Amino acid sequence: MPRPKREQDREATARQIKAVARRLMAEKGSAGLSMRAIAREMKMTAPALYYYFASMDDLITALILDAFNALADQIDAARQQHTDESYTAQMMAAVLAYRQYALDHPADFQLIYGSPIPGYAAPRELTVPASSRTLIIFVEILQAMLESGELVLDTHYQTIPPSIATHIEGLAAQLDMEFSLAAAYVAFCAWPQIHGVIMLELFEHIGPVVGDVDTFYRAQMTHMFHTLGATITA
Amino acid sequence: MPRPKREQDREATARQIKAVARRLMAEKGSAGLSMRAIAREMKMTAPALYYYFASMDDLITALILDAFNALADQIDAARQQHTDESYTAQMMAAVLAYRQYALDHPADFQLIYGSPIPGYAAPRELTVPASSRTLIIFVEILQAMLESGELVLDTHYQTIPPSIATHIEGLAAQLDMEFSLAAAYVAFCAWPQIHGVIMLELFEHIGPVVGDVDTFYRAQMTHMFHTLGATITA
DNA sequence: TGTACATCAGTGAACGCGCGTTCACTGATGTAC
DNA sequence: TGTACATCAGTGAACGCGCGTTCACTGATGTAC
Repeated sequence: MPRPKREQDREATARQIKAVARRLMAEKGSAGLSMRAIAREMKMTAPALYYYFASMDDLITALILDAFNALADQIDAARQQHTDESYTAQMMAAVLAYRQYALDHPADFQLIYGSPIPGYAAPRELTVPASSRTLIIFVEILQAMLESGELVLDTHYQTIPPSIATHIEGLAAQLDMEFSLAAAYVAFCAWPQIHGVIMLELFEHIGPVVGDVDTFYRAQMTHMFHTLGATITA
Repeated sequence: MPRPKREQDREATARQIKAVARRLMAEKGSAGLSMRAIAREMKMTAPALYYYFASMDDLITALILDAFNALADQIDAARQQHTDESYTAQMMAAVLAYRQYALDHPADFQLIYGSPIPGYAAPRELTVPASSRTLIIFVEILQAMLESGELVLDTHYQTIPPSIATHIEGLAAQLDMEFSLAAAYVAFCAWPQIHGVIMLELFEHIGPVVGDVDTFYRAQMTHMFHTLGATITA
């Protein structure tokens, strides 16, 4: 049985509202978003939007969840494309996809990883699981690299500070997941290195300094794999 | 001859305006800043502020320049405190100071390194030199580490991608500075690693995941020094 | 030292704007019998 | 198949708010003679 037409329209309009919101964010920054501006752009009146989102905060929350999921989807898709290659290749693909998402959707990326929006507080019970997806993918790939022997951790990554180790174990228990301490720790060490370049690139701090950011990012990631202890064949 | 009293008052008030602005930013986010709110807080009328700053954009520019300089000052001061120790110790002190500034002045740090403020565009001829100061300090310390033999670059940091090398040489010529290509490149590779942890910490993405961010940052920086090729004695 | 005048720091009213949200309403769409 | 009714999607006016900036003004402070 096909879903009722009305319900489909409803969802289509909701999607369209979010799309317009994203476009406006891209143009005027995440903090420049407004219900009235969206309505204007959609040739509706502002109150009509309240039929789809109970408040501006609700709309922002929806945008944030979408962004986290789109990022994780894109990274996962990139990894899937390399399943017939080494795990290291998958990791590289994932890491490039992370940056590509940030470059393709700067507004969404800022929304989730940039300065928080002034009056808005995200409901953590929704955002935390969504945001974890990306990190979990990295942990999984690194775990596979470790198990396959593609990655033999450099000695100084082998001793994990105790306070951090216990915290990670707590996380694993809480998420009810099976991942090795080493894989998680090395993922958490890699993440800021990936993220740092991208943040500096997005806000135009690193571009003026290195020039060719594309090459720089690739080089930086290769350095990182080396320093973790991976054997890179490419 | 002492400067006229009026001029001193004038500067004191300007400083006070900036201080209030910083406090408000800390409370409501960089995008939540407003002339009227500052005036209210200072028990003045809003138009009075225009006697000190020609527009809101001018005020923001002043805040940005102050923040860049305060960050560089704090890093430089931290380094100076360790001039009787190794350059590696100076580098560690500098790197810890970078984070400490971000934690102590999150609003200022966001102002310079976070999402840009919607309607505002910084005058690059002012901000670029101010922002460069910090980076130059890192380059200088790393250069000293290289020259003293405290840092012997790991092989894969020794081949610099050509497009980046030429860009860095262009920078050196433009700034009329004498620094080695290797020192600059390794500084630019270190920067995102330093910066990444802090951004993730500031926006509360890494804390939930590693727990003890203090220890994590220290460990991460030690890892970084190791992987660059430094011999760490502490 | 006294006086006339210029500058300065600040006020209060006003302009025109955009904002999130509520409310009572209307016409179209879907549903039950 | 027709009709009565409920729900839905959207409108337009309004509320109360805060914003950056301008303008004409006032009283205090400093300066020149």
